[in-house]
Amino acid sequence: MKRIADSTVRRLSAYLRFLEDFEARGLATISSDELARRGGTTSAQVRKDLSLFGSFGKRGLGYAVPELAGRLRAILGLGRTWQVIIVGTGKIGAALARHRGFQDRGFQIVAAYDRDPAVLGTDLDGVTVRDVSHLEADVRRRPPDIAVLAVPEQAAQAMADRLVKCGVKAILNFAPAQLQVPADVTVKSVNMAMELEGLSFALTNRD
Amino acid sequence: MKRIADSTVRRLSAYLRFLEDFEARGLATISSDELARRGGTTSAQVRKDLSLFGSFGKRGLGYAVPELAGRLRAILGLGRTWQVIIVGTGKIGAALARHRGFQDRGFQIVAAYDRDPAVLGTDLDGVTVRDVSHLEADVRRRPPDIAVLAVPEQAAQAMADRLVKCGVKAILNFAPAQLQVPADVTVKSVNMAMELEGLSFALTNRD
DNA sequence: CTTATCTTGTGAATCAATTCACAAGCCCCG
DNA sequence: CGGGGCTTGTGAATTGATTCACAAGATAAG
Repeated sequence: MKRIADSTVRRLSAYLRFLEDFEARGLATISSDELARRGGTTSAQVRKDLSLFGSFGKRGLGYAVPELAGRLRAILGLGRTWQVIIVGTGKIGAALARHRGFQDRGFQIVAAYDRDPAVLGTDLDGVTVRDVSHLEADVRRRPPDIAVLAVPEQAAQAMADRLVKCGVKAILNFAPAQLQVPADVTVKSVNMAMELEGLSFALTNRD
Repeated sequence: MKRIADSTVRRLSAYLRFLEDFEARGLATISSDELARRGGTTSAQVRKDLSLFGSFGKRGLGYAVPELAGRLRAILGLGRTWQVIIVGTGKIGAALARHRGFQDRGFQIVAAYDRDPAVLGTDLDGVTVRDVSHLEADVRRRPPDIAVLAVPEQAAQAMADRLVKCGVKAILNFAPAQLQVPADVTVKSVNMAMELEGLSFALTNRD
């Protein structure tokens, strides 16, 4: 398949969210124009994005809401559940583990690890925090699809290396660090510090 | 000033982080090539990014680490402290309020709001959770620079409207929603759901 | 002082993403 | 069943970002 840009995938994800909203409100069809308005983009962009995967609309009418939602779920791989482990159960990691809404979209948290003896054994909504020394054995026995990395900055790269070494192919990184991983491993980073600095820049450099 | 792309600002933010690391290790100069390797980009990219703001390097030698770090701090607006309020003190909001590392980079949390009577009055590392009905009056009296929006998805747009109405010009949004705001308000979104779906897509569509 | 070696800063070229613009398809109404 | 009003899907054009490639400045050594 042709390489799909990251920005495209993000938009697809947004479209799906809007469609679910429209679906809940009982609308049967939607035009690229409405989808665009909701997503802060243009109708041409919406159509171009969708056309990368097929022709889902009806000319003169728009897109059937439930059908398009289904197509997008299939494209994004949301038709199944993904097993997720959380590494690092500090403030952020623990908040994530408890976060409803991952579960709801098919991301099932199956294990959580930390290094601090004080938190081992803590229950995070059904998942017990285990010592990170068990990580490799656990992962080899029941390989998770995705690892959420929520350890301190200084530990992030070393932990990423451990995850890669035992076969993890997808990492969601919350540490403000640029992780180096092999090409067959996908990393997405959520970097609050970077976003805040983006705001700081915008506030500083307004005309 | 010429419009600076979002992706550029993110890279500048990353470069600064690397420079701080190099500074701590006592290195005096650094080349665009090393900076690039660390940031997963190219040396031409690094030089292009920096050249948008001036000529900070020495040919044949590279960049003086402390000087460039200072320049980047100035460009990003990190030479001052920014007053931040947190709206919504659920799991994520509370974790953010307690998060060291914002404070450390000059983002000072001055207030936190919630709607749930059960959490009002709670202390989050020195900040007391107030009822969100006080928001407008508080903001008008002591306008914050940035508002962190960590309320549930359904409440996000309405709360963004309230923030905009009382003059907030920068919002860091944690709700998985595309906020509609006037052009003079800057919004950055941290969207974990979207990143997870990006991983799901990558895992689903590998060759 | 001259030469060899680096590394910057930047136009030009390339590559990628977005927008334009319009033929083609579909629905509805008379 | 034909015409008017919409909206898609998509090549072509445009805009934007990244990479190339090299002249020019800096240092160090002889």
